[in-house]
Amino acid sequence: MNGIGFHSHDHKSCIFEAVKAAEEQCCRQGLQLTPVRKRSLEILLEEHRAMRAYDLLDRLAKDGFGSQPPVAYRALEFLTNNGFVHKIEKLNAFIACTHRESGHMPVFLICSQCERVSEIVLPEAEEIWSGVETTSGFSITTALLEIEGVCAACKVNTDK
Amino acid sequence: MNGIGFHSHDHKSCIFEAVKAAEEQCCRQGLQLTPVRKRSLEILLEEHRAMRAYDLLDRLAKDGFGSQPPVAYRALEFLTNNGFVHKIEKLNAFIACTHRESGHMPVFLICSQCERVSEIVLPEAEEIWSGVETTSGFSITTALLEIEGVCAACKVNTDK
DNA sequence: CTTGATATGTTATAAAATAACATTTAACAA
DNA sequence: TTGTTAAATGTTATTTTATAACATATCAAG
Repeated sequence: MNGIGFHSHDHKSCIFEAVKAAEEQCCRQGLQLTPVRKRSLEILLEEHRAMRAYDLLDRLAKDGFGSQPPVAYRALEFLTNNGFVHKIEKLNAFIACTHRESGHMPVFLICSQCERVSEIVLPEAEEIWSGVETTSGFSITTALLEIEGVCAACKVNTDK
Repeated sequence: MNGIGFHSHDHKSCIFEAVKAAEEQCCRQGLQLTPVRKRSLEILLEEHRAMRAYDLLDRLAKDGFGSQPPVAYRALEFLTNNGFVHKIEKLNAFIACTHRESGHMPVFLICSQCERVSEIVLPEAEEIWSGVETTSGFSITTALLEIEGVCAACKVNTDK
């Protein structure tokens, strides 16, 4: 157990489970979790933080994959399109999804001190979205919710 | 009156009022709404859409201001820091604030067909944020909420 | 075995943003 | 008045982020 994210968890098994789940989902949906794509997902899961595309690219290149930008961007496109990875727009960075179970609109807490990003689920938010749809006549396809601030751990540190 | 945004309004007076309000706020807070900054705000208000930094830069250059990227980015930094303009992260674009009255966390509806962006206020959302703070111990400084979809007007058009 | 769709790799370039530094301006103290 | 400082503007150069365009490879279906 270690303190990645904003709370502790068994990181190795979390990676293993997530990759297995991705493989199964791809199998069911006829998607190809090719070597680059799988490795990209693994790297993002291992890092367990928001990674920039070029940092992922470096890692992929070291693992013997192509070394040019499209290699990373294409893998990321596949993974984000299929919900395995999310893009954090505020950081121009990508993070592995940690809430595969829910057909959620993801919400991210971004700590500006430690730069860690935590994905949470807010069922209340879903209600708000549907309220917006009925009152405004706007049909929602995706909702991006990025909350920036200071996480509990960093608050403790700065209080000292 | 015309149909900019997702609903009609008197656009000229809206610009005039917004600039006047910005001048007053700057005066009160000891901020300098210099010529480039004021002109940038005017352009964004006139356009009434999310503009990219380089498009704003072109307009500023034509008006006799500097023609290099920092000119636009610095004006935008001032305007966003002080709440006169918001950045739409999904579009890498900037839009004039249309809800100066509220000390709001802004919410944007982005139509993927007509590319128009509408700023709304969701008081319910504010409650959710404070809920997040108490349950997670995370102190929020800013919340970014960008909703993408199809606006009412475009839905009518595509239904035809 | 060839056709078509998908995926991978490359080079080249576009788009978005910032660093670093010189010059200007205005407020203010000496 | 002059000198000093802080803020703002301007420039060149560079970094960071992302995509276009095209060649090659892989593999299942006809």
